[in-house]
Amino acid sequence: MALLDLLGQRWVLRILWELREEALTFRRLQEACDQVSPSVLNARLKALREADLLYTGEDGYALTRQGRELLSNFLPLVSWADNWAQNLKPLSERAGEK
Amino acid sequence: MALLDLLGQRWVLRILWELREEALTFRRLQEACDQVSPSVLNARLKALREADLLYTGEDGYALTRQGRELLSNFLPLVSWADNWAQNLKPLSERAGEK
DNA sequence: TAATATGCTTCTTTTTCAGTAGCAAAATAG
DNA sequence: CTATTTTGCTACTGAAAAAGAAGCATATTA
Repeated sequence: MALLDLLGQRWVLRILWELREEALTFRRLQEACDQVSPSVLNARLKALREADLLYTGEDGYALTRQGRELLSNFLPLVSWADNWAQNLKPLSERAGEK
Repeated sequence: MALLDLLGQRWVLRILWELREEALTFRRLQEACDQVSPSVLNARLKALREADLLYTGEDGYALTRQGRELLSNFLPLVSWADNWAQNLKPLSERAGEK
């Protein structure tokens, strides 16, 4: 439940996602997240650091072992989401039609 | 990415989670989610309905097949989260000590 | 030494959420 | 059939959070 609350915060999932492959500096992470405002980004980074999901390393922010473990649970979702998005699109397109 | 944005909204994960086992009426769902305000709940339900993750059935709101599929990806996280929370607690407790 | 990049803080405006009240329709009770 | 309750939901107000822009201090590069 604590996990749900954490992950439910805006940008949290996205931040973890953007770090899935490589460490990113504050500003690069900001770019990756659609230019999220620095105040919010910093707040999230703090929370995620305290949750031991990421840390500040040499080349920026990177996932901890726990962060990587958590994210690995989302990887199966990637292919699922592709399918989901495709099946979904017709629905929203249909909505705007005659 | 669209999925991340959807799931990153407040209460969305929680709502899906609360429906993991049984359908719930609007008001029961509201109770389950710490009395989330009805306006927000309704907004989220609408989004989730459009995303074809839940639908309005006989006995309230229930997950669609896709919703169930999505959630099944989170189930492994439950046991992981237990561990995570336990390893985490000492850290935050330590923070308040001498 | 000057210029640039970095991590962040501060401030103001805009958006979102919480919290409460209550309505219309359906189900239940008397 | 009427009265009461329950249900899904809307509307409104105040509070909290996020967006957006500016800029500062430190570290690195040129």
